[in-house]
Amino acid sequence: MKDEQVSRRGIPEATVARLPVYLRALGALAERDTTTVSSEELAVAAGVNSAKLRKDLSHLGSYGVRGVGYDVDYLVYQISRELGLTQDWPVAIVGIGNLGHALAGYAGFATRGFEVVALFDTDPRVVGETVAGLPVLPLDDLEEVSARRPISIGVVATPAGPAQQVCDRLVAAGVRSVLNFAPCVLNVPDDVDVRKVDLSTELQILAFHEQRKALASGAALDAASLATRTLAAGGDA
Amino acid sequence: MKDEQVSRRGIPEATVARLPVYLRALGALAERDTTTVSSEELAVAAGVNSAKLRKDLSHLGSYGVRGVGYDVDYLVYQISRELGLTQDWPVAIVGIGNLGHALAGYAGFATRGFEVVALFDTDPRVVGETVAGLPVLPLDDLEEVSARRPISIGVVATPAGPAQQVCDRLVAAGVRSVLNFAPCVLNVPDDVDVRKVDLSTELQILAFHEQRKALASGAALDAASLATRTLAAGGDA
DNA sequence: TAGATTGTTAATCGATTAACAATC
DNA sequence: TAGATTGTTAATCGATTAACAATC
Repeated sequence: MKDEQVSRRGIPEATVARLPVYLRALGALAERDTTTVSSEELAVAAGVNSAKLRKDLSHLGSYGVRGVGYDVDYLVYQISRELGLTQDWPVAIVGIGNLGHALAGYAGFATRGFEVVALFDTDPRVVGETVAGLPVLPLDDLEEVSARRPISIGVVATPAGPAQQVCDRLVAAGVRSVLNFAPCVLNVPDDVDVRKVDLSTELQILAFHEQRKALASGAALDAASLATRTLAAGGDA
Repeated sequence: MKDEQVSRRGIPEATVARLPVYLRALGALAERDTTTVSSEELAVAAGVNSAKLRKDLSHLGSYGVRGVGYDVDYLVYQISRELGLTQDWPVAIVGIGNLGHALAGYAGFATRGFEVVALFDTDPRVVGETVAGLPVLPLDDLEEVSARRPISIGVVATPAGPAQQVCDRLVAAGVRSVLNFAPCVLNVPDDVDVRKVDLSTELQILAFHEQRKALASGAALDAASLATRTLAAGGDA
């Protein structure tokens, strides 16, 4: 009993980050009317190794049946519950530029679990517009709006300049989870979670590997041409 | 000499993922005309611990001066070189919907290191439009365009449905680095890198922690009310 | 029972971090 | 030289994975 409690609480961060991937793969299986899935099949669909998948799921409890596999619907429910998706989290987006527009219209929010409840901007040319069925409000309304209906997740889609200030206001208004699209580090109190989505970081990581591949094939070419030259010289110089 | 080569090649993946963050922090310092920075200062700006920062930088070489710190410009150059940003990588974006529009216009691409060279879509209503100064081409032009000018990085900004097919075509056209915004797993050969940017995964991870906080404060409230009741009962029941 | 597949163990690997000798 | 800060060591921690006993 104590053990169970302990394991229930301490789900490794790496496991939490993979649960959404499993959930998506299970959703696709459910749509194809698959009722049961083995760890091996689900692992392939999610792009992970099956031992890792079983270890991850074991942190949630024993929801599989030996010799049979996992019931798709039941596992969807258990993962959803663990991730907190059996309730709707109210989301506010600050910064309705190109990206904010795209985010407001993103179907991913419509997925069970989230509801966009408010859009904010400071630009008078944007305030008052209707985006994805919601009016864009002046940022100065943030405190009033959040007092009336608490915001669980704040999305920062502003430029880097005002991002920290916007974040501070969100936190002051009671937001304890922030999704940051601005290209900068946000400083927040310990009880606030920030996750960062950063296009240019991702591109730079790809560039690093791209360069390594170019160097590797360049080195291979060098080795090949060296071998050719060595052969042409007819020796083992 | 051999040791140096070995350490040069094997930069840990976790370190590579942080180099862009250091680069950004250094850029901000350079703008404020800071010429020298200590590992402690830079670590704070980047939001990491200074031992980790020094360890990360040590994988690139010995670019600091004991007792003094790091020269900002020199470190910017060394990290840029390591990440492969001293050349421009040609980028193509496939899928010019809301998100594709935002990506094409994103200033992050303009950052030294990347150049958007082509935009593709299949929707006849979008093809022919000019977005961020580039014409949107029919996806069927992909092979011809990439034959004329190789594409290093392909950005998949389509819905999940066609994403795998689009990815297969990119790979067949010689693309070996893919940035995937579609909410699905992409299967690629071993020599192709895929990185994934996934809004709903990030939201779900935030929801998990948000729920844990709610449960924790709920539990705290329960404990408090239990304590109150226990006190009211005047005992240690 | 025989076959299949889970849940868990234990070994391995990689990342983090405090501490400090080296050295500017 | 005295003070400051790097680069590295070594201990610790967490994540991954193969293997297999448990069990449907």
